[in-house]
Amino acid sequence: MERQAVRRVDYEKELRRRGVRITRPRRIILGILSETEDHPDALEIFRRAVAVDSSISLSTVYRTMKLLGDLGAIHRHAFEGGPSRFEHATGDHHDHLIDIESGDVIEFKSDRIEQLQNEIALALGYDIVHHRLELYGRKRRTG
Amino acid sequence: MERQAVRRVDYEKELRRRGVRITRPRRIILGILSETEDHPDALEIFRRAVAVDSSISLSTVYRTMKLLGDLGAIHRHAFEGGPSRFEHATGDHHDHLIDIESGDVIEFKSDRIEQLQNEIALALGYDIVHHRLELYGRKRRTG
DNA sequence: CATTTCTTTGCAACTGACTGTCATCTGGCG
DNA sequence: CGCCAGATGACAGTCAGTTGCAAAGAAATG
Repeated sequence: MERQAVRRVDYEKELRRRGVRITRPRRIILGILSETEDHPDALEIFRRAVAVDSSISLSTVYRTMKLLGDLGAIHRHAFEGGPSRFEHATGDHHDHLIDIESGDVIEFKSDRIEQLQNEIALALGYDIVHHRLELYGRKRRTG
Repeated sequence: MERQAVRRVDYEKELRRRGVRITRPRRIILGILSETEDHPDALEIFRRAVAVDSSISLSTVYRTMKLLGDLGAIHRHAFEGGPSRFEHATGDHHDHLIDIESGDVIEFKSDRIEQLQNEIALALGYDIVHHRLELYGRKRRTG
């Protein structure tokens, strides 16, 4: 918790350095993002923000997510059949496995797959700008 | 062209066998899908359908795409930042590379990647129901 | 064929997830 | 502190798709 508070402050300082005004709604949203380990959507972030300050509007949440996304401070994921979900951008890239029963998201990373993707793009005459790899599955029942 | 016509008729017979009524709008939409090699969206299919019969409505296109998708006769792809795009379902699975400049879609297949995905899911205790792998890139300039 | 039954259609109204407009408010520099 | 460009809340608009409904049309049956 102490850690998270420190991380949030750093987050703010970095954004301020990049010319972003740290307003009350933004500070609250940044706090929510830095303290969560899940992948909430805009409405969920709005609900959590309203619990801190009831005057925050949903538009501001959407606007802030767009701003932070453009700055690369967060990542937006449009998983199948639902609204965009967000996570704060950490240094390392990863892909996602989505539990189709609970909606839970598990992060994973495969250098082998990344490498194969590059080989495929190369063979097709393309440079990859970014990619999307999502596995949709259900928990195996070990009965 | 002869081939395509034959394929379309088979398509209809198979759907009829599965209890789907072959109406005039559906026949036209099936014709469009079986004759195209690209990945049109609903509006584009609607435009092509209207050229054949101006009384067809966009709702019917959406409803038909939903029906055919549920039956597995077509595949729906929600590529980034655009409406769903469709292709008729052929036997073999493939993934997509999207040209971010033109929107063109190139299909590719990698058994190695599929296998790695399964290994990852296995390690995480999941069974993959389906996945989404999309590479977004731009043509390499061979200058 | 004609009849009947049940489905599908076109249209228009509606929805969810955003995005844009605008009058008011406010961070943060000077 | 005072100023003011940029941010906010309220709300209208957009986009892609869905839904309710009366009329039209498949196809099973007589």
